[in-house]
Amino acid sequence: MYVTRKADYAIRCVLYLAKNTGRITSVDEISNAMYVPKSFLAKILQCLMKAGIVSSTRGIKGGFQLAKEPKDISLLEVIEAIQGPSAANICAIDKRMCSLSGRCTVHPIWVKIRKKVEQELKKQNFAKLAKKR
Amino acid sequence: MYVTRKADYAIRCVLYLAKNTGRITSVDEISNAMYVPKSFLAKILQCLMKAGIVSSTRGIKGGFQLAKEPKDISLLEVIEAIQGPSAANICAIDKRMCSLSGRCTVHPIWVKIRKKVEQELKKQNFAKLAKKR
DNA sequence: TTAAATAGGACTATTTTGGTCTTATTTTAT
DNA sequence: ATAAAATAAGACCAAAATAGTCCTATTTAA
Ligand code: SF4
Ligand code: SF4
Repeated sequence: MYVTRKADYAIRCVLYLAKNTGRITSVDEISNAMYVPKSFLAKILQCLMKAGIVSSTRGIKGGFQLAKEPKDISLLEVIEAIQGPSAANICAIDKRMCSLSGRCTVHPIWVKIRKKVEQELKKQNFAKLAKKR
Repeated sequence: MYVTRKADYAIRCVLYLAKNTGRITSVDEISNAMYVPKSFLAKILQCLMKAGIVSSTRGIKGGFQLAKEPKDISLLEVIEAIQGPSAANICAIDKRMCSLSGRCTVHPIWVKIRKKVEQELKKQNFAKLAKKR
């Protein structure tokens, strides 16, 4: 589970939108508020669109909004929208990634850790995160 | 916390040595047994030397041994010997890595996750891992 | 003295990361 | 109608990290 800059930016972005619900927010505004390079953020928002996390409005006065309630968006969901599934070791994503996984005594540890981390990340939603200060 | 191939190989290697204590084991033997490219493994063993996890004997009939008892070598220790400190997000390694960390509501989550994962990895020692089947 | 082993450093190819840029399209306001 | 401001989509790129290899030197047992 390594969170790339891209995923971290996505989290910042969703967090900003969660703090500004009920209106349309432009890439430019998010970019400035959350210190994310604008054109990179535009790409990131396209990923979040595909994942159904945000919705967009085109044209002048256009921008983005959350597609769901903040409380229904988890940290895990946003990370996976950007990076796909991840884990501390490849065999915890898919045991077929390592031919040794069948007899490896370390393998179950990675699976267990993955489970625990994902549990924690699923618990964290953006209503919670936006409220905290 | 992403375990690279290099660190995974290191773990395999230490595990093999833990299963074969009391004698000197060559790179070639470990390489064949654990499916690690030989010349890469040689490099990895140099890292493990620096970290004080293994000791070497040069010359013909030379090779490697664990420098400590298997029960005193943790998974975390081996991973850090290869990769240095790691975490799910950069700010959990060093909060100065992100200028937002002071006011970021997500930051504490990464710190908490890191703590939990490292706790788990510290609990796992190579006596335990070598015994398991 | 030779063969087999580690020590160490230089080197390299590929993949991933972290972006940018350009062109097209949409929509509102004048 | 048209200009301005916004997203959409894809091509492109540089730098860093990853996953190694290779070569030379040194050590040491037989
Ligand atoms: S932990 Fe075991 S199964 Fe997982 S990648 Fe490493 S060797 Fe393979
Ligand atoms: S979680 Fe917050 S502090 Fe950590 S890197 Fe992301 S923005 Fe920075």
